[in-house]
Amino acid sequence: MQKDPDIQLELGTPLSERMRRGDLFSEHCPSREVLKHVTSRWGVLILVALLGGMHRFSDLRRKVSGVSEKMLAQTLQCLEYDGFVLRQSYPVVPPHVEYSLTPLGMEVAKKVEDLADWIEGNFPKIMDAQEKFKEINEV
Amino acid sequence: MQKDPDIQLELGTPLSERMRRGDLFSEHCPSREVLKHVTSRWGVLILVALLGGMHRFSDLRRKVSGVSEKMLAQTLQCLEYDGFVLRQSYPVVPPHVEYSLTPLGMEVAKKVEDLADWIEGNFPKIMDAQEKFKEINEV
DNA sequence: CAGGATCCTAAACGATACTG
DNA sequence: CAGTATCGTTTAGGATCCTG
Repeated sequence: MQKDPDIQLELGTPLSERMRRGDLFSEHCPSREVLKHVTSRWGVLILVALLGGMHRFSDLRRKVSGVSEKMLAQTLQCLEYDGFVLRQSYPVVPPHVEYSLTPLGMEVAKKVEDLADWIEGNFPKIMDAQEKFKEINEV
Repeated sequence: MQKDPDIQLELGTPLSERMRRGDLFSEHCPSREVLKHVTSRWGVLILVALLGGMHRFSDLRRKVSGVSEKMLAQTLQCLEYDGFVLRQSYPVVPPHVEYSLTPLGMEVAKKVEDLADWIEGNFPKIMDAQEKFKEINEV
């Protein structure tokens, strides 16, 4: 679902292989792809943003500061492809498209938010550790 | 703590700015860096692997299949820098180095594992969604 | 064994311009 | 407005060789 040559759906991979789940550690585990989408630089932010409810394209662009149009579109497509995001476009002019989380998307998004919150909440501790590390290794 | 020119510690960034947390959405939010380490391709796998207890370098290399020596070393250093991983080296020959999670690391690792487990557990649903998507958009 | 140094490729990413 | 297309840059990542 991606014209960009880099993103491959691994459609060529035989189903038997793609079904071989159960071990994230094994190379070519198909869940790794989904994990990649979800934990990607912008995937995380977009999922958390959408937990706040429906957003239009430009809303997201503004909320997730730093994201380019290209990456926003691309990440949204990955998340839609995985069934996490619902895209509703209204045939009006100028175009009007609404993005929201599917029930499935809500669940992952919450997990992701959980992680993000933990990091933000423990950031002082982390910074302390970083400072210690720098002292010891005199970086 | 990384000689690789790409990984910058942003030491030049004023502390006042680095302390401005509370909003992951804002560009240059310092937590984004930590999030990047944790959610990186190999960071996720390594953290989950270490939940299983102490590992030596080559143990990890074998367990996390597909990781190169370079990336394993680099990711471990990032995680150690953030205070998530403890590195203990014994001055023997041949070298003997043990990696384990710090208490702080245990906490993130659990969050990460939670997410990974969710994805593995819901992978059938996700694949269904993907198939539907392909039908509709005739990919 | 545990990596560091070096070199290189491929993929991710960003900026800009353009379109229905 | 919501993208796509194109292009150029940067970064991630891998392969190989080397060392204490």
